[in-house]
Amino acid sequence: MKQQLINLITQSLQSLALDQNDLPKISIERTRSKEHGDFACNIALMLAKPLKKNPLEIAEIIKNHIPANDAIERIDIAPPGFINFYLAKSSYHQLLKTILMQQTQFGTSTVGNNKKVLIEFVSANPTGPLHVGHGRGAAYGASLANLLKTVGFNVETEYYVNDAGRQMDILALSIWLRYLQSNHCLVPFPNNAYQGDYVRDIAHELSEKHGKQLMTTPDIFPEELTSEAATQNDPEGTMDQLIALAKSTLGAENYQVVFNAGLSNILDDIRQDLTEFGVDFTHWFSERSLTNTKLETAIAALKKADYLYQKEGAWWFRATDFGDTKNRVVIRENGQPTYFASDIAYHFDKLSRGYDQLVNIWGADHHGYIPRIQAALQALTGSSDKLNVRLVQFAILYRGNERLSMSTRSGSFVTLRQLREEVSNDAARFFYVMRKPDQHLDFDLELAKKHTKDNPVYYIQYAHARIASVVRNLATTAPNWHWEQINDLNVLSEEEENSLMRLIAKYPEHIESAANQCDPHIIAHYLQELSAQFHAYYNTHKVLVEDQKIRDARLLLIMAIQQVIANGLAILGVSAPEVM
RNA sequence: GCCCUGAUAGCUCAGGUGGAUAGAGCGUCUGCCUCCUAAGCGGAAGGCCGCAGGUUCAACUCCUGCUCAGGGCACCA
Repeated sequence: MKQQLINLITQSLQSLALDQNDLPKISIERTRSKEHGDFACNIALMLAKPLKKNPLEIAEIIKNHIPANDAIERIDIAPPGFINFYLAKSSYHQLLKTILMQQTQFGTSTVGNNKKVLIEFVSANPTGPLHVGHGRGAAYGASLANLLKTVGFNVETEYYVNDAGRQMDILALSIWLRYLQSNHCLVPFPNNAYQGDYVRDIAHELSEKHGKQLMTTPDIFPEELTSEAATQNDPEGTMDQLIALAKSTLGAENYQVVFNAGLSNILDDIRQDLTEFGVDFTHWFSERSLTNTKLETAIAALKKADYLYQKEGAWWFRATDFGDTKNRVVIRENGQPTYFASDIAYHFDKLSRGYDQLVNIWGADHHGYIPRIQAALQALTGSSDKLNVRLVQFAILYRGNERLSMSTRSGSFVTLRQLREEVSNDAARFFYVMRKPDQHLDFDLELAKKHTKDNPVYYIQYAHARIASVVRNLATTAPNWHWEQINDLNVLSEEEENSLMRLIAKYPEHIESAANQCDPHIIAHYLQELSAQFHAYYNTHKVLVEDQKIRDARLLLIMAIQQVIANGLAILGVSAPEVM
């Protein structure tokens, strides 16, 4: 429609005999208020200066030269010089039938051009269950994936499993210590080991499977590793020594037994949790699968292009060449690669898989890391727009006035599973994405559970269910009724009806801009507005009236609304119930 | 010190790549169920869009400076 209007104006502009250089870009916008028609054009305002004429006069000339068109009912000029277009009713009537015909396809487009996009998100360390902070990334990533698919991208999703680092060793140690404790070997449990009950569960399972195979005696733990003083003076150093002790006591094979028990147990739990939450991944990429070869290949690529140099025994990446604040170590003095190095290798691997665009969704606490990873990608690809990093701010959970804290190690966190069970998947998915991601989110558990209009999820779902109910009622009096038989929609003349048709006509535009900005919350807000208008309409005008013409036209309208709500909710990962 | 993100109604937040009179919800006050789901609707009150400049026909929106709030600045992962 916009393009059509632009064409009409372009034709009209020829009458002004303009110098090509004066010709600004023609932009057509939706009007904010219906008193200004459906679309507005500011071209006359832009031309006022070069033409040295009153914008109102210019607008008048343009208006008079616009060719007649069936889709346009009327054109108005408004001060200070806007040209307002009013669409013909018939184009809206046609839209209702289009929506019912296209069903779930309404709102989809091909602007993504089938480009391959990889969205990496959640990627939480497999050292414990997902907590509510991860939930926001999960909900946002899944909705963004749906959104980009809707506008025609070829989307894949990926979870990067950090199964190689020190945190995993701490987990293995924690499990082993719990195992020893449950087998009456009295060893102390450090404060900075993983405290959660799930560690005990995994240890218990280990006992059942492997009996006493992993046992030892308390006397192998030297005093300096177990005393209060030692753990307080250098807690992290003590942990490292305990890990070394575990490795040497258990031997490589048995250590792997403990390690793998932790990893597979927790990863299974995370997988199941996310699946139940409606969040699916195309790939689960293991950090350990980044072999030395892959790492060396990536490092070699950088070395070859002279982006690495040696200083103080370590290898440094020239990140400042690409706008980072300082250069970064990739290979330590001791020859070990840094985490940054394996991240480079990981992204090098992503690139080799042929994606047109990479999207990473990270917690806001990682933002300082962005310049260096962008720098690395720029060094590897020569382009700076291959990777798009979206930051997600923390979600702060409230129960009444109590602010709930989260910390995986202390074990006092609220898990995503607990949250889902308490407020339902639908409410959780909606609440997580109703705020834009770079805004702090206050997640109110009490509100999410309310079954009133205060709760936006139920408000929207209720609109959908109400429409479904009307359609069910119709079936009792007119079982053979079908929308395709309805052709006369001219009886839709109420103010609320016009307004609703205008609103659903905007749905595809909202989808497109939400996708452009990677902002699913736009859809959440749109659905709230649409639902509000529907509820108001429902209360003032009865649908199933005596007059069949009016009844049929109104049915078509509300069924179209129902379809739009269903489509929007699907993108957000929220169900659209028929009955509530 | 440097960097990022915010600052809009009493509260929580929307306000495409500048447009016409800045919008919702909650809360407050107050009406509506012999009628398709009251998990709903209507009405009222509530604003110097953090402050000060600048660009523009036009600034909540863009630029600069400042104030305040949260976060980040490792040869940790």
